[in-house]
Amino acid sequence: MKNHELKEHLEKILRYAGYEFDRFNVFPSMKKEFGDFSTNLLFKIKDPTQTKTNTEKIIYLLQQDNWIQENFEKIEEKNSFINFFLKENIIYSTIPEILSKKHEYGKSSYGEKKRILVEFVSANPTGPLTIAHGRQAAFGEAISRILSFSGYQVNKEYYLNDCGRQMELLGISLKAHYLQINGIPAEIPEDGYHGDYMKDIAAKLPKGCENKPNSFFEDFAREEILKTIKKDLKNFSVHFDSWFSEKQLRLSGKVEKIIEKLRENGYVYQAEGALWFKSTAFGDDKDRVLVKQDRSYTYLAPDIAYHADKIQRGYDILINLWGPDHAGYVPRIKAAVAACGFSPEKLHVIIVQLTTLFRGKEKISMSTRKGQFITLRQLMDEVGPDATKFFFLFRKADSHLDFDLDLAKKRTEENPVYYIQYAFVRAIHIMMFGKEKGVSEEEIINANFSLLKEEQELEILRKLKNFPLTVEQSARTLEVSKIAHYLLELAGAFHSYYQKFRVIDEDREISSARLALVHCFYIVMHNGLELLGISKPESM
RNA sequence: GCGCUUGUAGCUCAACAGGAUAGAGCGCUGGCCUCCGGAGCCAGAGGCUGUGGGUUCAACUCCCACCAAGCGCGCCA
Repeated sequence: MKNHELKEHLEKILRYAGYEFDRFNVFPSMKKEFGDFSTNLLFKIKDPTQTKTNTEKIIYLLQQDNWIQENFEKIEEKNSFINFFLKENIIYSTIPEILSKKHEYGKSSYGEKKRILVEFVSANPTGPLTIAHGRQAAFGEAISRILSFSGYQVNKEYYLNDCGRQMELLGISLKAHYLQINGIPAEIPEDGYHGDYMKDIAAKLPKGCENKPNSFFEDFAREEILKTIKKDLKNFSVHFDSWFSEKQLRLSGKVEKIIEKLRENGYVYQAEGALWFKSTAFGDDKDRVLVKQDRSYTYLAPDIAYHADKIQRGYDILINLWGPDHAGYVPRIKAAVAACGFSPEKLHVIIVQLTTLFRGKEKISMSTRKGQFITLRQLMDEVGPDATKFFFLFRKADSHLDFDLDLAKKRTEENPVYYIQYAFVRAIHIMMFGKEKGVSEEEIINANFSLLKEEQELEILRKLKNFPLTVEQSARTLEVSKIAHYLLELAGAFHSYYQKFRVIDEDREISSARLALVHCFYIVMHNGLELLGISKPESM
């Protein structure tokens, strides 16, 4: 049973009895003495008298309901909350549910098959992915998996800014590097790309490219860097369904078309030799230039076309993950979506805050251009992909993250991710041990679950029951960290249980029931780790 | 100066649409290995939720002001 199921019933009962009420909550009880579910509905009943008799009347009303009687053994009022205590057989029904749904447990139709496009990373192919990209990558991949699990149709897309000034500069920089390593004097532009990776790329070029045009070097650099980016993403278990090229977009004529559309809608005007978008009509601070005096586009123009294109491709919801340096950009792109005649509500921009790296107390400052930065690659090599991912996902997206490299390295063994994975491994070993002892799957499925009466067992059961709710909350709020915290708690409950009780013992019946619980734990852990994109080791 | 984000235990973070006594991990102190893997468990210490007001039966959560940190405020991307 889920809490909104109970909530709907409560609403029905109250409405039928003629009560008026504000929106109330039904939530899993925070303590076992408060039962399985609690609600604050007594606070929300519109009753000017607020009498004790009224409370008693409502409790009585609920107690008389058939459905309530079927599912709950007790309802009580405490501190003006109403607590619901599930019947035993309902509590234990979670086990066969998990065992039969397996990797589908937690899946829902919450998203009603709506189509979502999640756009993230979208780093310029001018250098390796940084840790900022890494956090976005981890987040984008995980939120996509969660949304997909929650009944949305999700597509993950990388928007490739493969043209414009920065790409030109990249070509010029590579050429200079190339000339230098071939003993020809050349200067790398000050605002060009100076990183060591540029030297590596230059070294890959064949002899005799001295006289090739800048565009040749630009293409070569882009392809090489893209290769690296794709490889890093793959090693980080991040996968994109589509790569959308800005260059192709420009060639398609869609930019001109969208500007034409804006013109038709009356939101562009000519001034000071440039073409402006009237974004203030939709709440932006000032109007924005679309076409510069030199007739070239600003970044905004193709970006508007890109967003319009996404919506025209039939997506109901667009989710963009951006860095905080783009936060100020949100109002104008929302304005653009609105000006094109679409609902700006369709666009959700999640700002993924920066990660500040420390080595001990020392802050590591970074700059892409100077080639002075810690890459995602380095972080994965130093800390490991799973630990890196977990650090990123454990924190809410809009919170700043301080990441101490020394600490993460030094305490690798005590990192929460290992705590979680260790619990998972333990479950696998117990299951294997059970097999060795000849406990069949049959016995496990048909075990007498009501033998699980220990406090720790019920605690694990309660948590397992809440997994679907946690997933749904995560999908609703677009917060991945909830899953990470849930898994940590669940792992804790399991470790604690393991320490105190033997799963496989002389008593065959209890062993089977406990093995069923371990199986359920294993399944939920598996599903949770899968959602986060963290590996599921069988041994450590 | 203006805007956005953040501020919770020594450190890294929770607190599920405003709900009951603010919780975990690390670190610290003290215990636990005849037994399914001790990368674990148990117990303890540790808090004026940045500060000051306000709204509410109820505020970490909402509103206002202030303080601190980060990021923006280009015809850059």
